Amino acid sequence: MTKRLAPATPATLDETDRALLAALAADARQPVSELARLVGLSAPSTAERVRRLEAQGVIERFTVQIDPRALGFTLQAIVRVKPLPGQLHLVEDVIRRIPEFVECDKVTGDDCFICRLYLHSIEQLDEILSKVTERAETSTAIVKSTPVARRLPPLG
Amino acid sequence: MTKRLAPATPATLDETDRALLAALAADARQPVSELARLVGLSAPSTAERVRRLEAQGVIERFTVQIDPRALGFTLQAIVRVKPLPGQLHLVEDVIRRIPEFVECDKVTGDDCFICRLYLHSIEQLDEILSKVTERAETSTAIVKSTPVARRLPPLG
DNA sequence: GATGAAATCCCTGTAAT
DNA sequence: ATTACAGGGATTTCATC
Repeated sequence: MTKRLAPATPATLDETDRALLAALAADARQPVSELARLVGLSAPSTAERVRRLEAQGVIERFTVQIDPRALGFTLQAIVRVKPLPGQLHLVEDVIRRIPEFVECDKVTGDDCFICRLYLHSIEQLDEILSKVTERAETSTAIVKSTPVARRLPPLG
Repeated sequence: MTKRLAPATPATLDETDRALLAALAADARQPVSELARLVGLSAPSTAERVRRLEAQGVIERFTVQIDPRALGFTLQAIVRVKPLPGQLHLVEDVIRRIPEFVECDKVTGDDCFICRLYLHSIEQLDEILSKVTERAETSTAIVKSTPVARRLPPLG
């Protein structure tokens, strides 16, 4: 499952924690010494804070953001998927197994799943969706631009 | 703008590059020495490859993945936004200015924007959407679970 | 032209204040 | 939380294939 337990009490962050998270969001591979300089603390204290944020579960992981276009994924689509009666679990499995689905949320409402697809071509869209359309109705939107790229929520 | 130019020729990755990206996706703060061990290369060669992937634009940035629940965002919503005539740019600005919108794509089709919201409560949903509903029709879906969390596309 | 090896330098983590 | 110190990692240079 993708669910992890949320802490009973949300973590309370001070100004330094917020600055630290922002710095890590901008460049997660910065040395602790540099992070320390940015937040105005000593290196050991800074390292300790990073560890604490990880232990608290605030930081899930440090990761890399890939540019899909640099890999030849010229197209991005957002697809709403409404499984036919009795096909819900199967549809979920199919989506999970197709790596071009880079993200999928199960949501309330008529459309059960909302997914993001990376594609090399418009032909590939058809090819991939055909594996889903036997078991679900789909509704596709092609991404034209991204006014807000994944960003941190307010940390207040 | 959020647009950056895609390279004319997509980068071609060998097996080592793919392993490297996967390792970085799993933990972007791993020392180069550890990455080198994982991909079976020397540390300098590994560091060089990481630099090349950045220069090629394959790696956009190293970043941190936050658990919104650990910060008290108990709710996640995906909202489709269809601006009223003449309100498109204003709606885009409003969305960009509200930090609880952590992601927003402009798409083809009837609904112009598809956005992701982090929320502390269901009341906050109303509060935030009210800033949009004067200028757009919205359609909200609450995230119940995430079968596929952001993952790398196929690197083949 | 790119990879591996060795030396220097810097960073990280520990312990003590 | 900082400082000092010891250990390990990173980067540069150089030699190699």
